[in-house]
Amino acid sequence: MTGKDLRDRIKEVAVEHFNAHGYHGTTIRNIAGDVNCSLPMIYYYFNNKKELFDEIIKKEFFNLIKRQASQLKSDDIIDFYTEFIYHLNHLGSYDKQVYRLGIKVYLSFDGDEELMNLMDEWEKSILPRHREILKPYTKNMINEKAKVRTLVHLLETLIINIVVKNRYLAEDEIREEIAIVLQGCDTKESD
Amino acid sequence: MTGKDLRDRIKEVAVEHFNAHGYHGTTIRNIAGDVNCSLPMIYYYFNNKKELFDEIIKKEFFNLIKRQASQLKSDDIIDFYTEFIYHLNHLGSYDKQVYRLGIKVYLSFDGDEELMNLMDEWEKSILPRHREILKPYTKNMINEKAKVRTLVHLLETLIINIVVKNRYLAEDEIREEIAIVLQGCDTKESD
DNA sequence: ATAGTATTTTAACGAACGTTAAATAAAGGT
DNA sequence: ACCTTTATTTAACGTTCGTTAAAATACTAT
Repeated sequence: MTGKDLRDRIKEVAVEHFNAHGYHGTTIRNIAGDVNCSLPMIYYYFNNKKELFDEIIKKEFFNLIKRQASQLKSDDIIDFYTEFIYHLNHLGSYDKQVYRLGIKVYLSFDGDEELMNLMDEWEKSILPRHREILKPYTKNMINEKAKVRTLVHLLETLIINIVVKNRYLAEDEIREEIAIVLQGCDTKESD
Repeated sequence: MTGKDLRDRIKEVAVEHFNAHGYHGTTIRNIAGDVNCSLPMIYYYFNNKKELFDEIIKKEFFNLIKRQASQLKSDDIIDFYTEFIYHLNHLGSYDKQVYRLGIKVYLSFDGDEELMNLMDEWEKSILPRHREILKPYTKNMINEKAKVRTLVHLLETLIINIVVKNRYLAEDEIREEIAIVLQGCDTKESD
């Protein structure tokens, strides 16, 4: 196992442990044990426990979010959001755990103030982004703002169900729920 | 401070600490420090750390849930759910933190397998209960199941926003979102 | 006053924690 | 072959953790 490989392997195992036992419940010794390396190797590649945790959130989680956001294309808005949620079912185990850990920090169930501030900033961008996406489909709607808000709220629960509670949500179920919230909108872009 | 008072005070402080730092991040010494009693007093009233945590979930959380569920009456279904969510804003600090801790366990972000099983059982009762509540209003609807599911999902996010993220949600905002999901239902019970 | 019970504290136990110093081994270029 | 840099380990440090034994104090009924 060459240098960078071991570094990645440590991060991989760390994600599992932070996920299963939280920041304080995770010990460097247990990580080293599962990686099958000696304890100070963790300190060879990471300055300390906190920086290992931080890197997972700052790099892995936010990369995952960006990757995921720039992936989809569909001109039917219900299809768009259905795929957006449905494909979470098939995320790899590592990505899913990184996502789960991010949500844990997002809900301020773990991590420190610095990470929380990052999450707050990110959260502020969510509603405007979806308003922009939905703009062509919500023309002339009186309750456009509430609709977008409700959709974002629904998406959040669906994400939590798949990623945090580790449930499988069928595509039709997802589509049904999104359609209920989006009913009254145009489904295809109008010009 | 008489006996039972101190016991309650310990539990109160414990709720704060478990909430702020999680199970593993909380230390008996810190709790005793904030309670202003000596460390072994915690062990005089509770067998150990785990039983202190367990009692908070098993007694305080589930009592709160029951109390909350048996409180509301309204013949307009949108009013009913709006009040149900809105009044969470005004929960006392202790109740809110107990609720938050319960959700943390519910999402398996804390606690052990035994508590998770309790939460799973409780979760299974949620959907049927709301189907029962909504029955008079969803007669003859083809997508009744999906509607109830969507509503429950929306409620979950609203609860998380108020209780976990500690946001204040205005009554109109809540009503708007519930109305969007429930549109198409009768709002008053039909006979 | 006294005996007995309930409450509270001081002091300490062993274990596990995050972290580091120092030594060793492996790899690569010259 | 030798030197330099990189990778890895052994062993230990000081601290904090959950927990308990034993002693001290306060309360209550006789």
